[in-house]
Amino acid sequence: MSDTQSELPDRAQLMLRSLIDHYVRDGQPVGSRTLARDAGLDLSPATIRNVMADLEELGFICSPHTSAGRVPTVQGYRFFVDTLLTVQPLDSRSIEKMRIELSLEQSAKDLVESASGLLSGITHMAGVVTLPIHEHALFERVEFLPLSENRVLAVLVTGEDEVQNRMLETEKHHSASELQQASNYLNAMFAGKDLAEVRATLLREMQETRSHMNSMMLTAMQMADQVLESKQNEDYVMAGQTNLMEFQELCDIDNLRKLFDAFNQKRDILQLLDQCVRSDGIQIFIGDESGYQMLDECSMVTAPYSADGEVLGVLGVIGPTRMAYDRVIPIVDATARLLGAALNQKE
Amino acid sequence: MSDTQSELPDRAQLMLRSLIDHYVRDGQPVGSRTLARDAGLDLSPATIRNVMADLEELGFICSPHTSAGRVPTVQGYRFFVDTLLTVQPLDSRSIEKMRIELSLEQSAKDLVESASGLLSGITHMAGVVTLPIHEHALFERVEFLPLSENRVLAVLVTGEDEVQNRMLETEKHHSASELQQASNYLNAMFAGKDLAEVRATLLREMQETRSHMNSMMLTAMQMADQVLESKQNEDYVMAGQTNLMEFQELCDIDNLRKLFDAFNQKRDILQLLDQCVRSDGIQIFIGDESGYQMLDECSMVTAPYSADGEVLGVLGVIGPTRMAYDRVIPIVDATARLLGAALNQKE
DNA sequence: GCTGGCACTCTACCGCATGGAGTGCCAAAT
DNA sequence: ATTTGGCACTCCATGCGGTAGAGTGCCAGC
Repeated sequence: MSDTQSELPDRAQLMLRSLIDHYVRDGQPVGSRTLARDAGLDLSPATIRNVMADLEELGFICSPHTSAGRVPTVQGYRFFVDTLLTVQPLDSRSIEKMRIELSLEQSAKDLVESASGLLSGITHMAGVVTLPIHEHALFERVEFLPLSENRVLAVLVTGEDEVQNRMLETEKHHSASELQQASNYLNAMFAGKDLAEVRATLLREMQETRSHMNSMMLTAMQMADQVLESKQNEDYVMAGQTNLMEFQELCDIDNLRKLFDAFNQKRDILQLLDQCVRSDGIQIFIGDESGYQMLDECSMVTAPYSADGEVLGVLGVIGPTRMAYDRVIPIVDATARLLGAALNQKE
Repeated sequence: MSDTQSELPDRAQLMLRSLIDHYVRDGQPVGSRTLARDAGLDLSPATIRNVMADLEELGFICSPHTSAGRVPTVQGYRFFVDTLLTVQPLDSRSIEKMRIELSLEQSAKDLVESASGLLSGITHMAGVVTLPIHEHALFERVEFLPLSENRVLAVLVTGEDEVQNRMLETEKHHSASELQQASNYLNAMFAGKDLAEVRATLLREMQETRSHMNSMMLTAMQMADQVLESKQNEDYVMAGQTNLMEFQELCDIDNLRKLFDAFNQKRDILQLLDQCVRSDGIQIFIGDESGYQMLDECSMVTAPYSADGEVLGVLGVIGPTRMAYDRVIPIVDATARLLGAALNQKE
C-alpha cells in the first residue's frame, strides 16, 4: 500500500500531515527546512522540496508566492481529514465537566444554549446548535381559551412537556363551554397519539364527515388543524461569533460583514445545517465546499444529536479553515452525545 | 447675545457647525482653507485659524496631529446638539412609507422587529428597540393545566391579549378540578384589575390569612404569585449591527469585538436603554458619555415610545460619534411615534 | 534516490527624500 | 482692534532603493 501509481506514498502523507500540523499551529507558510527538522523523517530539505513539489502538483498544497513555504489547500485539508486524520479522543475529565455543565440546565432551550456555549468556549470558535424538533412528538392535550369576540387562544401541550401558544381567528364567537367541549373531544380522541398522525386523521375526517358534523366538532377540528399546521419553526442558537474576529485570516471587514450578516439572516446557515442533519455522523465542510460564499474562508464541523433514537437536530462549530480538526471533531462528537443524553433525561 | 464674555461668539458657532457638517460628511479633519471657502463667512483662512484656536482652547475641537486640520471632540458634538442643532423635519412621504411598513405587522414582536429594521435601514447604522412592557397591564385571566405529577402549566392572559406561559413546580400533586377551582377563584377575584395591584393584594392576603386559609386557596395564590413574580423579561431587538462595520473609525477588530460582545450579552445595552426610558424625550449619548467602554467610539440616539399614554419601551440608533445628528434625531423621533401609534391600533 | 550547492525570486523592513496639507505667529493693512 | 498675507515649521503619506532573510527550483555529484 505504499507507492503504487495512484496511491500517495507514505512519506508524502507524513509530510502533508506534518505540514498541516504546523500550519494549523502558527498560521505561517511552512518551508522545507522546518519540515525536515520536525516531520520525523530523516531527510534533507532538498528531498523534502521534491516531495512538496509533488504534493503541490496534486493540489494538496500551494505557496502564496514564490519564496514563501507552503500552505494546505482545501483539497489538502480534505485528504487530511478523510484519510490521514487520527482524532485524539477527549479525556474523560473534560467530558465529565461538560456533562455537569449541561446537567444544570432545565429546559430544552437552556440546554441548547449551554451546548453552543460549551462548543464555542472549548474550541474558541463559533458554536451553533439547532433547536430540537420532535418529528414524532406526541399530542398530549389542547386547551382553548376565549379571548375577545372572535379570537381564541389555543394551548397545545406535547409529549415532551413543551407548550405552544397559538392565537386563532374564528369566524363566529364561541362560548367558553363550547370551547371546553371542543377541547374535551380532541383530548379524549387523540391524547397520546403521534402529532403527525393526529393531523392526518383530522384532515381525513374533515373531508369525509364535513356535512353531517355538528358545528362544535367542526370548530374543534378546524382549530386543532390551525394549531398543528404551523410547521415547527426551525431555528438555531449560536455562541462565540465574536471569537471569529480573532483569526487573522477572517479579519477583513468585507468577509466579517458577510459572515455576520449570514448569522443574523439565519436562512443560509439553517439550510446548510439541514444538510447535516440527514447524514448521520460527523459532517465536515471545508472552505468553499459549503457552497456559500460567506463561508469560503471557514470550515464547519457538525454532528447530529438525538435522543431516544430520534434525530432531533444538529450542532457544530464554525471556524477558519485552518482549524485543529483532530481536536475539534471529538469535541463536536462528544457534545452531540452529551446533549442527546441530557435531553433524554429531562423528558 | 453675541460676544459677551462667557457666550460663544456667533461666528465661532457658525464655524463649529460648519466644521461638524464637513467632518460628518467626509470623515477627514477640516482645515482652515476649507472652512474659509464653505462656512459662508467671508473671512481669510488666517482669521479662521485664530477662531479655531479659540474653539480648541474651549475643548470643542482638536487636531489629531500638528498639521492636520481639526476634528470635533465629544464636547464639541455635545455643544452642537445642545445649542446649535436645527433638525430637518422628515418629509411626510417618508413618514407615510414607514407607517405603511409598520402597519403590515401583526404582533407586537413583529412590530418591534420591523421598527428596528426601519431604523437601521434608513440610517445605515444599527437600530435597536426594546420589547414593550406593560407596566400597568390588566390581569385578564389565568388557567392552570396539570402536566405531570408535580408540574403545572400556568397560562396568564393580560389585558392586551398577551399570553405568558409559566411552568410551575408544586410540592404536591393537584388534580385537574383542584386547579380549575383555583383559577376560577383567581379569575373571579381579579379579572380586569391592574397586575401590580393583584400582586400586592396577593402578597398581603397570603400573609394575613395564611393560617385559616384552605389549601386550595393557598395553592391558587402561590401559583399566581409565582406567575406574577417573574419580572417582565426585558429584552431588545437589534438590526443592522453589521452596518457598523462599514465605518472606518469603528473598524479595528478590538473595538468591533467589544461592541458585538456587548450586543450579544445584552446586559449593558439594556442598562443603558433603561436610563433612556425614564427621561421622556430624545436622549443622546455621545462617545464616552455613555460610560461604557465599548461605546467610546459610538453615539446613541434614543426616544421612548408609548401607547395609550403609557411608556412601553425605548428605541434608538447606535452609530459612530461622527453621525448626522440632525438627520438621525427626527428619524428616531418619528419611528418612536409611529411605533407607539401602531401598537395602539393593534390592541 | 538522496544531497549539497547555487542562482534566483519574492517579501518585509528600513531609511530617506519629497510633496502636500495645515498650523502658528508676526508684521502690515484696514 | 481686527483682519490679512506671508513665512517658517511640523507632520503625515507616499514612493523609492537597498538589504536581509526565507524559501524555492534545478543540477550535478554521491
